[in-house]
Amino acid sequence: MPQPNEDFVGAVLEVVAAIPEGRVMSYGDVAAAIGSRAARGVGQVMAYYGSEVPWWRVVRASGHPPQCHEGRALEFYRAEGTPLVWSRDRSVFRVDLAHARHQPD
DNA sequence: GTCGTGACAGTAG
DNA sequence: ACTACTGCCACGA
Repeated sequence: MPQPNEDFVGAVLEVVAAIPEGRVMSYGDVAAAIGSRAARGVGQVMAYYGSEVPWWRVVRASGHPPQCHEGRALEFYRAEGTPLVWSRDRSVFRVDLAHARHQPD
C-alpha cells in the first residue's frame, strides 16, 4: 500500500512529521511505512531535509539517535518526555522502543 | 547504466 | 559491549 504518487522524499517527510511527541520510529519503520525498505534512503533524506522535520523522533533500530546529533536529540527527548533508558553509569542512553515506538496503523 | 556514498538493518564472531 | 561483513534502497555525478 505504498503511495507511488508521492516522491520518496515527500513520503518520508510526511511520515516523520506525523510522529507525535514522546514517540519515535526507526528508520526501517519509516521506510516500511512508505512501502519501501530504504532505511538508508530515509537517512539520506533526513540528512538533507531533516532540518524541517522532527528528526529526533527518528532513531535507529537499536534505539540510538542519529550518529551525529545524539547530544542534540537528548534535549528534545527530555523536553517531550520520551521514554529513555540509561546505561548503569548514565554515560549513554537509548530510546525505550518498547514504549516509544510509534506504529502507523 | 554504473559507481560511490550514506543521520540504516541484521547476522556472525 | 564491540567490530566486521553483507544486504537493501535512493540519489547525485
